[in-house]
Amino acid sequence: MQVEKLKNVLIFISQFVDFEENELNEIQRVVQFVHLNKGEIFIDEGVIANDIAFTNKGYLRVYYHFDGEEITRDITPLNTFATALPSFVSQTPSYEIISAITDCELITISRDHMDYLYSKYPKWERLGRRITEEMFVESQRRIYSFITETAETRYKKLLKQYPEMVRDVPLKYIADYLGIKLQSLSRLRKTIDW
Amino acid sequence: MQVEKLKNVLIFISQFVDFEENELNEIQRVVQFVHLNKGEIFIDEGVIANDIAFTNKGYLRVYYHFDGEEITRDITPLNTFATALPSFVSQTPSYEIISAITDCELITISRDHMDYLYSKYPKWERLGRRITEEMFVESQRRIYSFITETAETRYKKLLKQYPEMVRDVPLKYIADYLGIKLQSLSRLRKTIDW
DNA sequence: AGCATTATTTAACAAATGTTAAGTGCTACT
DNA sequence: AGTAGCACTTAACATTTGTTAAATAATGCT
Repeated sequence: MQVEKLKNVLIFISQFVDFEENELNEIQRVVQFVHLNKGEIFIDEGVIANDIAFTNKGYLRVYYHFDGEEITRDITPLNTFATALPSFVSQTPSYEIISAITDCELITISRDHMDYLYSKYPKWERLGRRITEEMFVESQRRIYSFITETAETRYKKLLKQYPEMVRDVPLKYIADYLGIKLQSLSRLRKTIDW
Repeated sequence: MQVEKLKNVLIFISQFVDFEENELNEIQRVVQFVHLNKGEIFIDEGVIANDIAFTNKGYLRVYYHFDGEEITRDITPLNTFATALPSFVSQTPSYEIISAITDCELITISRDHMDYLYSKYPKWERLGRRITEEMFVESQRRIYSFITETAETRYKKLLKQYPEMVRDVPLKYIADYLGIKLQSLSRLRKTIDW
């Protein structure tokens, strides 16, 4: 049906595995196109994460409640997969919340469909493993950055890697992502104008 | 052969998938038992990571060179899998180094054997995916801790979760793991005696 | 346009962590 | 036993980040 809309996700997937025509058709049958308005929630606290999303457009944030405040742990770049993984894999209520920072277009697959694809296509299992590996490696990179870099360096690198993200996402979320307070980020921004 | 030595890894694996007798036999055929003395290197900088290790005994650390210094990103608890994943998955020279903090007994599997098992047993692929998922979730937990917790809280939690690790591993590595300097950890330890 | 809400900045002071430079104590080796 | 090298601590001072409390700027709504 809406093959054009699947372009990005297919490009992404093809980094990891090559699917046959019929396998691609099967993927098209199970995906859903979801539009979220800014502020809408994709996965809510206390709910079992039933879908995994590919961000075709817009930014999601992953956060949870801590001391009565919202702490943003992650902002998903364009063209990546996102879900509340602890909930999704163990099918327990999610403590993480995922919501739309900007208007979003998502391509989602349900857990049931994932399981079906996992069982039917070893390749799909491989895809899941490869994507998770990449997410893990990226996550390790971030841990390195917390250990070795100052907040300023982390900010500069984020700015360099995802300039549009920094432009489109409120600074309070960026600050959380960097592990500092909004005011500290603001102060730090003053000293680096380019 | 040395079934007893495989006990822990088999227990670990059985959390994720159930293997048949013949599949378990196959695993036994491909694993190697490796002993590392304190300080010995498992995966060196510039070398392509060819093995993945399960830590049957002892602690490994994952570190890399940064500004001429060694920065420890990870200390592997007992009974977990470890490798220089970026190198292992992409078969490129590793910037990460893995070495033995204490004398270690490892159970290793080569990349070739992994690929063989991945191709032959969809279950193995699933195991790989499930383990990677868990590693990713754990990694995300750590990012949360960098964002929301003070170094003191991180230290207390580590102490609670892995008391033997904190006892057996030099504080300089613990400090790195926590993302602070050795001296800061030392100062912080003074204020919390229990 | 006017108003409310949210986003961002600013500043003064406090707290946490880093830096530098010592020190002490422990361990291993010969 | 002596010594070299770690492991860990201590302390003074520097830097970074947090906290609190404002002010200003931008945005969206009616």
